Amino acid sequence: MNRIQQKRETRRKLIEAALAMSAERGFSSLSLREIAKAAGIAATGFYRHFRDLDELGLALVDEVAVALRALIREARRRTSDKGRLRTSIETFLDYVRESPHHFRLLLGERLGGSVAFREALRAEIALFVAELSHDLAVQARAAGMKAADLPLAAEAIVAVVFTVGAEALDLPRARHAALAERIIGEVNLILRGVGFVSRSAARRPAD
Amino acid sequence: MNRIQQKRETRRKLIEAALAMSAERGFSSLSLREIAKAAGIAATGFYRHFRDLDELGLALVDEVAVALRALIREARRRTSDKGRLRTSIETFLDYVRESPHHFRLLLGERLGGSVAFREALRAEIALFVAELSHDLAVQARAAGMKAADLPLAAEAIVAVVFTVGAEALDLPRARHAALAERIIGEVNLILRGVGFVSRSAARRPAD
DNA sequence: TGTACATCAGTGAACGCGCGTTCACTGATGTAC
DNA sequence: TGTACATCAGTGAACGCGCGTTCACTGATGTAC
Repeated sequence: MNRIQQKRETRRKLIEAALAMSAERGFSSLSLREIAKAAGIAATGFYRHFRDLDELGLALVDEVAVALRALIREARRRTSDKGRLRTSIETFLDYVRESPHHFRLLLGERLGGSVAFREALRAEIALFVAELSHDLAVQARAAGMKAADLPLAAEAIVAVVFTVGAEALDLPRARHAALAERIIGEVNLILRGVGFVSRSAARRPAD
Repeated sequence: MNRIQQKRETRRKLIEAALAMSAERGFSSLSLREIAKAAGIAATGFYRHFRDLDELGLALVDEVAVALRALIREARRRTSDKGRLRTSIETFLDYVRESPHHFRLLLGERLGGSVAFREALRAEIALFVAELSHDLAVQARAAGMKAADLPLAAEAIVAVVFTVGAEALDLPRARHAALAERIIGEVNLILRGVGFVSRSAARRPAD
């Protein structure tokens, strides 16, 4: 293995270690020395990769940003007979399940970290909202609806999905399905509020 | 001043200092020594009030819990001609503005802190949701509506209010009014989704 | 291909510092008579 | 009311420890010829 690959791999280990540990206790409580130790190098080796902990922090945000964009693509790709909403939310919960470290960082440091940290994470979430808003607009146009409130709806949906989805982190897997139903129910409320008549609404007794 | 009052006052200073500092950088990054220093006592004096930092943390959560309950009462008391929704959201934003430390703790440590910390905060939020759900049910019954989804709606509303409200923390006051409008718009979407026809909906061009 | 030199990722000792915690203490407040 | 004693909130020295950072270093990998 050449030197460049080797270095890249060590950098990877630092990032993975920091991600795993910050999911446990929050990034701001980590020390350079323990991250280096967890990555299997001497503390001083850290400086070959990052100027300081803040720079590592931004690399973590970048990590999450890339994963989120991949998530959006993935949700688009998966077209199933269950309907877009259900599919998207299941994709999202898969992500939360498979990358709990990413998700915890995204949610936990949105308020906790430094200003740069917070801004970077907010920008990613805003991108998410914009994507969703666009998708809703496309669907609304196809259905011949007026839809002035779609950006609001998109923001509300992301708030709900993130907030309720966050509970998945502390819940056993067996209860994730019920969580997904709750999210779907709440997102449906919002969609109905903005004028969409959801398919799954047919299942509900009331209304 | 007698000894009991004096001790209570020092305890107060410790709590206020910890609250202010945890709003800046997150509770988990605070040290016992700096909190004691900020409260104006020697580090060792800390132990006269709390067994350790975790115990102080729980006292902070308690602080926030009391304030939240007062907030609910206050929102109930204020009945204005603007309508319940607008009044409640303005009351909430007043709280965020006036007690940013409380609110930041409530949101920031919901994922960041220890397990005990997280559970205590979640319990407070659940109380909030239950209260709101109850209020919605009363209103729905008065209007003769069926309303099976009210708990979902309450959860979604709290998610939106907290998530969007959190942005107020990093925004200048001049932009809080616009934020309030966004929250009101999103909450209205949810209410409309569950079957309420909101008064302020009349102002909207679409629909 | 072989040799001589350059690069640089990772090392380990050392530094001064703030940490949490212990301990015996001080002295103002509180209590008993 | 005055005196003698008890209480206990807050002190300051001391401890061992992990921190971030510096520095000169090692030795494997890479490059030039």
